[in-house]
Amino acid sequence: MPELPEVEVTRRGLLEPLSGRTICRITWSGHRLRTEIPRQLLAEHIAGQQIRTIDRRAKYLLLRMAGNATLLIHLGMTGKLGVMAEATARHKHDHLVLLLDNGMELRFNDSRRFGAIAVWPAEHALACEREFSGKEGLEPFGDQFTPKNLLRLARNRQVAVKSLLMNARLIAGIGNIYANELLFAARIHPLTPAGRLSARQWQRIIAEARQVLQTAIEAGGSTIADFLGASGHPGYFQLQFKVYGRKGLPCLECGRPLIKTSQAGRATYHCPLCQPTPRP
DNA sequence: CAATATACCTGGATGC
DNA sequence: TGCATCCAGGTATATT
Repeated sequence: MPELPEVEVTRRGLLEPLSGRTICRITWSGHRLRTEIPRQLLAEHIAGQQIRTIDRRAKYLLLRMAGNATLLIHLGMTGKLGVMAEATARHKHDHLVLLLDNGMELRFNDSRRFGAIAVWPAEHALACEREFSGKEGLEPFGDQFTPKNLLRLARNRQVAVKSLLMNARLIAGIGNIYANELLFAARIHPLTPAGRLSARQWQRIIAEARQVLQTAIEAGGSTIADFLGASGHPGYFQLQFKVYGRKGLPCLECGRPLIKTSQAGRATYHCPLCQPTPRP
């Protein structure tokens, strides 16, 4: 389940095998993803281009071409990127395959097809970048991720703090797993109305968000997957979650059984003692 | 406008 | 064993 750490681990894993490579041929499965795969734009603006570097914004990977075009990739729920020899057998759900100039292929595999592919032609690079970035929320490691800005975003809002943290238009990269984990780390109940949090509590959320995300990145992301970097070692290792998926198990801090609820249609975990219900 | 519900997908787990 | 049902969650869109 790729959230910010998994996307960042993927970015770092792909940097070495892809930088400087030229894309020789592009093939696709014929299936659409969350959006239609822009075959025409891929053929016109990405095929034949050399990959300069890879950036990340929110949960998106941005493959920057030497000619200034950009290939945007979103992993959705089940998307995986891998680099392997052209001769390696294709897998079911390999939806986009980029043949590189060294005989390797970058393959995008996505069983549920919640992922997305977009192309920014070089001549529209600035406008596309601005429009895209304007729709995405604050980066948790960015200098705009401050108590002041979060107080402003949450002002007069009744929405639960967990929902606000997961709102990609407001805050980038935090999905259901890390929202649960960081709220436990900050000792804040997921249902707390966002507008009621103090600057001090937001400061705590910011600090714990960065800590949890950074730890996950260093652990290699939290999803067990078959992504292999060029080095050949597995890209992901399971993170030891403190609350996510631990319904009924003892809280690692106080021993109380953890509680699972459903909030806005999402599995939500918290400790009844460490994260007390906000008073009405 | 704010908040919630639903659609998009497949595969794995569970129930009968 | 087979078949139905539910659940997982990122994001866009619809509804209340």
